[in-house]
Amino acid sequence: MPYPAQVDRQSIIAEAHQMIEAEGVEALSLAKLARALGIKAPSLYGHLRDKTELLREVNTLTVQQLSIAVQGAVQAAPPKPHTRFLALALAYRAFAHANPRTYMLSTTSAADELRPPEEIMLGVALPLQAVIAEISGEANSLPALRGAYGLVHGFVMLELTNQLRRGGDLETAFVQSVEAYLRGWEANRKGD
Amino acid sequence: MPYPAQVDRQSIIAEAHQMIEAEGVEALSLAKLARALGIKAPSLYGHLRDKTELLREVNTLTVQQLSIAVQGAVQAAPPKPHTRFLALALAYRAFAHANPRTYMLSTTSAADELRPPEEIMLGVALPLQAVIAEISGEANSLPALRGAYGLVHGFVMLELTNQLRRGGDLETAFVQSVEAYLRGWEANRKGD
DNA sequence: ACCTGAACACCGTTCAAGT
DNA sequence: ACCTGAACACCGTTCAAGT
Repeated sequence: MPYPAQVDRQSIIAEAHQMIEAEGVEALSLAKLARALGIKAPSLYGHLRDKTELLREVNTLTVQQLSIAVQGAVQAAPPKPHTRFLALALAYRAFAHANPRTYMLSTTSAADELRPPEEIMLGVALPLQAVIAEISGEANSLPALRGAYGLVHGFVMLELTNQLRRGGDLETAFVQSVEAYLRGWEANRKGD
Repeated sequence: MPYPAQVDRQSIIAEAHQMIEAEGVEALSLAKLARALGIKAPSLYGHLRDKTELLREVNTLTVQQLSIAVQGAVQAAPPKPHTRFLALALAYRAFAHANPRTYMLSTTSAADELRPPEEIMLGVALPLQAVIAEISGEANSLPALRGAYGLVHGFVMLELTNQLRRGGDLETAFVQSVEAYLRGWEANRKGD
């Protein structure tokens, strides 16, 4: 007997993403997710292999949205490489602040099976690398990108985990630090 | 009737720390931990309030050890601020690589009740700030520390979560990036 | 004074049965 | 074709009972 589907894979993933952002991963059980979708927990297994696959898909969705945010900023960004990179970094930071729990989840999943596919992650990294190459020079673009990525991601993580509690404006500190980093690579370039 | 204690708080925490480093937090159950200690799960509740307190104590232990590693590097470090900071950053990175799972756990716990007490965390931050102040100038030492902390922590996190997979020597990229960052603050200092 | 067995509510997951 | 109830092994936690 044909039975009309009450949910589909996409809506399950979107609902899980939203619930995680609202209450944290620890609070997400499959029973709770199913209830929010109007079904029972075992029904989820018709759409997804297991909870690991669900979380991987949620992470993929998060990184896709981050990628869109960063690439959107590329359009509006000023032409000068230095200010251009800063604009991308600020867009990245703004996304992380707007989606703290799903951002953290997507980046701190050490297990390989929780990480989104490589191509999705390159959607974030490649726009950044294109700009940084103009600052560091092509030859240094990979290490320069890695440091920049580390700086931006690390600073944001410290903010999101509430580890910067000694006062002062954090956006200013972020901007100053990114600028210092870029200046450092620029200075190095003149040296060769 | 007096009953000789078979475990104490300290040994429980140390065993949990070791098991987490060996197999990850997800794999740590109280029953498993108790078994490794030769007791049963309910007995743990005589020594600890709950699993949250256990994990907070494990994180405290991790950060204490990190603090010792960083402060040990202060002793052996060269006097010149730039190379001195680099030595501390490399000691920090080496610790994280030697203790990847407990390091990640200690820094990514967003929930306040999982974070070690403030004083313990300052044991890591203050030695770094003392050195960075000589580079950025006292006035900028807090934002400069925050960026440096973000860069070091973020780079290491990207390594530990296996997100830097495009080849090339990661230690070299780390050193180059930290040096660029420091050069940037130095250049800025000359400007004022 | 410390440890344990039994019990509880919950978890992810499987599968035969329902529609 | 899709969903569900019942069941399983496991989880953190409580507590009365054991020594």
